[in-house]
Amino acid sequence: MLSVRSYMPMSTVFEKKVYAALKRIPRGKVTTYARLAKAIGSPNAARAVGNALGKNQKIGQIPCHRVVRADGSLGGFALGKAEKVKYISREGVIVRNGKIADFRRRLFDF
DNA sequence: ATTATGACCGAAG
DNA sequence: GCTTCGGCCATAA
Repeated sequence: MLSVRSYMPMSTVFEKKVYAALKRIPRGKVTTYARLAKAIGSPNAARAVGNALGKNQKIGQIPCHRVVRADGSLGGFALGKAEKVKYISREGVIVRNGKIADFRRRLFDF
């Protein structure tokens, strides 16, 4: 029998749920850590969602730049907020004074 | 099993 | 608008 003796980055079930939900968000739309948490059945795991996004992350494969804070401010990003703004702007979403413009209208309904 | 750590949130001052 | 605080939660050590 083969056994795994070396460590290799494995994504947890929770992380997979997060990514799966994330893939449903279309360009030009955004969601919040809390809303995403609810969408995957963990209504109070907003913080954990952020952690999940912060870990692994092969930018480009997963649109984690579409996840922002509940008040419309950007929230964190592995490569810095400046980069996050780039990715978001590229999709037509306007960021003004550190916040998503027309926030309500930009929110994706899971 | 216990502890520490965060890309969070809402309420309160 | 701001900051602080308490609460929440999945993970790693």
